[in-house]
Amino acid sequence: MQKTDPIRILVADDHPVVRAGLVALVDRRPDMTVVAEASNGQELLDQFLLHRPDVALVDLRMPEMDGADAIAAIRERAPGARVIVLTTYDDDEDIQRSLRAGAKAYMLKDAARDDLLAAIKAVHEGRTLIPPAIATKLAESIGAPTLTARELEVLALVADGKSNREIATLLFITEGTVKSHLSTMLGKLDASDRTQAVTIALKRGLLRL
Amino acid sequence: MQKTDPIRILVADDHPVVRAGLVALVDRRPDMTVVAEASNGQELLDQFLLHRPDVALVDLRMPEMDGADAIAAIRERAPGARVIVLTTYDDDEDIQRSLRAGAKAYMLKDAARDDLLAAIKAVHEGRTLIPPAIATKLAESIGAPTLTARELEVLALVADGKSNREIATLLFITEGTVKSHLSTMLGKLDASDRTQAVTIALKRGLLRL
DNA sequence: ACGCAAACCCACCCGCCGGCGGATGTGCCA
DNA sequence: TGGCACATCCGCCGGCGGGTGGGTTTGCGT
Repeated sequence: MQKTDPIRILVADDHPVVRAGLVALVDRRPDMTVVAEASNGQELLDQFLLHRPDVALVDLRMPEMDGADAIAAIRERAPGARVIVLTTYDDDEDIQRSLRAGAKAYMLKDAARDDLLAAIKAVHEGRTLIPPAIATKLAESIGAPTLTARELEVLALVADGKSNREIATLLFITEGTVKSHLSTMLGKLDASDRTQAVTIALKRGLLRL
Repeated sequence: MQKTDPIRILVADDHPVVRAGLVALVDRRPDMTVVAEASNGQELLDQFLLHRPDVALVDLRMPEMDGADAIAAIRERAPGARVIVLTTYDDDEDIQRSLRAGAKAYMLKDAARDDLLAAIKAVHEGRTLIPPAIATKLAESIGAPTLTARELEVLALVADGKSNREIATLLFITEGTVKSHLSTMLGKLDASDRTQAVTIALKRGLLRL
C-alpha cells in the first residue's frame, strides 16, 4: 500500500494551550489529522460517537466527567475504540484506572514529540504501548494493596484534621472502629503514622486535597 | 504608527507538548513571533541573555533551576525584563514567589487563548496583569502567616511520618522543642492536628510531597 | 453446605501528641 | 540603650492515638 488515508484523531484536554500543542504537533504530519476536539469528559463522549476517530488522545483530569469514566463510557458503546491517555502525573491509581477502563497507551505530558507520534501510530496499528518508566511504576504497584471504600472515607476525614472521636460521630460508628480501620490502613500503606498514611495516599493518587 | 515590529517572545516549559502549543498559538499571530525556546531554568537564563526577547513565557515547575529562581536571576542582569508566569497550579506560595521575583503577569494554563494573547500584549506595553481569580487568591493569602525555615524543616519530617522524638534526634534538639514548633505551626495554619497542618501546607504550596 | 477470606465492627492498655507556661538569644528602631 | 518582636529552645500534664485481640456479616469458590 503506497497511499493510505491519514489517521483521524480526537484531542481531549481542558487546557486550551495543550490542545493547541497537540493539534499543532499532529497536523504537521501528513499522515495524521485532528478531526475533533473536546474540553471535558462529556464533550469527549459526544464528539467520539459523532466522529468515530481512529485514535483519541485524552487527558485524565477534566471537568464535567473524569477522563477514565469517559473512556469507560466510550468503550461500552464502541468496544474497538483506541484511546491514548495523556496526563501530567504518574499516580499509580490513575494509571491503573485508565488501563482498566480500556486505554491502549499511557503517556506523560513531558514525553518527547517523537515518542508521542510513535505512540499514536502504534496504537492505530492495534498495538498497546506503555513506556518503560510507567511500566515499572505499574509493576511496583501490583503488590500494592487496595483500600476499601470505608477506609478511604475515614482517611479523607483524617486528612481534614478530624480526631478519631469526631470521625466516629460523623460516620455513626465507635471510636474503636475508626482506630481499627486506621490500623489496617497503616499496615496496608506501610505507614508509621496517620499523617504518613495521608501523604502516602496522596502520592499514590488514592486521595485528593 | 501603522506598522511595528512583531513582539519577540521566549517560551520556557519542560513539556514539549505545551511548548508546541504556545508556539503554535503565538506564531499564528502576525504581530508576535517566538525567537527562542527553553526546557529548563538554566536554558531559560542562557536563552534570555542571548536573545533579549520582549516578553518571556515561563513555567514555574522546571528541572535544573526553578522557574522563580530563574526569573530572579534574569531580572538581576536585565532589570527591565518582562516575564509572564504560566503555570498549572494556583498555589499561594508559587504566586507570591514569582511576583516577588519580578514577574509581570501570572496566568493559569487553563486560560483561554485570547486571554493569554491579551496578557502578552499588555505586558509588552509595560502593564502588569493578574487575573481576578488569582488576585483574590492573593488577597486571601495576604493575612496568611509565614512559616520559618526551621518550622518547615520540622513539618517536612512530620509529613514523612516521623515521631516528635525521631525529629528531635534528627535535628539535634529536644522533643519538647519539636512540640513547641509544631504548636506554633498549628496556630499559624489554624490546624487542629499535625496531619491537617501537613495537608494545609500542601494546599498552600509550602510543602511538596 | 461448608470453609474461608475480607470488610466492618468493638474494647482495653500504654505511649506519644499537643496545650500551657516559661526561658534564652537576636535584630530592629526609637 | 532600653524596649519590642520573633525565632528557638525547654518541661510538665491530660487526653488522644495506635497496637492487640477478638466478634459479626457478606460473598465467593468447591
